[in-house]
Amino acid sequence: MVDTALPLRQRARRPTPAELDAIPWLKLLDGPLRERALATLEVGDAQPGERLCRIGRPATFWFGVVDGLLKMNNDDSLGQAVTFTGVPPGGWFGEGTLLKRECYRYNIQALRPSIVAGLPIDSFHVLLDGSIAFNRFVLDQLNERLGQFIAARETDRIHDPDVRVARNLAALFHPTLYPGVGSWLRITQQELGYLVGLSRQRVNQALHRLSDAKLIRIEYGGLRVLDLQGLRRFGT
DNA sequence: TCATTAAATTGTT
DNA sequence: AACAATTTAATGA
Repeated sequence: MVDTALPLRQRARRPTPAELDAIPWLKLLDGPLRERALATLEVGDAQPGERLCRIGRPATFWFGVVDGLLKMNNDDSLGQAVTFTGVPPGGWFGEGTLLKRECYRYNIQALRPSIVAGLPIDSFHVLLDGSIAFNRFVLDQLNERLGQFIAARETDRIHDPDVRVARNLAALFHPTLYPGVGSWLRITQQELGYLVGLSRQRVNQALHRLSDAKLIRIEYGGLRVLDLQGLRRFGT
């Protein structure tokens, strides 16, 4: 397993226009603040299994997913590994840690080859200080994530694998947290298995149940959500 | 552009 | 876990 303490520093690129387009909050900025963001944004590639940040490291970046899929989990060196959530394109995380200027409290690792953007902590605070719209974005982000974690606590108590898959999928399609995810989510059944904590076979079985219920459509290399509300309610 | 091959992903036991 | 079937991606004419 590759451990890169400062992945974006070492292999940083300038973001391409297409990559910038995948950063939702950039559209909220203009003038000098936008210039500041553009000047300090970095992007880098992450390979599957690669850790972007680890528990205990000083928080230096606000991270966002441009393409690919990441997962957020606790430390697996002691006890059971618990995946908190997956982070699809358009998702940004670490703002709570940056606000308090603390160390990361979770690991982030890539589930498949991904493109990750990073905004340095200094720029993050400059944007917070100067832009109401940016504050609003971060506030919504925090609020929605809080709700998601509360929902995740309930989901973890559920032992029915079909329901767990449905709830996790609904979380991945969250429109506020992950505006980059359309109705089409590119995730393999293997990746979903890692995320939910089930075998690929069981995920396959669950997906077919959800497909039979007309909630999703299974496609090669991913799936399409037909009924997000139905996914949230599935099994209740 | 098309045919062939390799790789990835899904479906099933 | 293993295997077959299917889809996509890569290659070269």
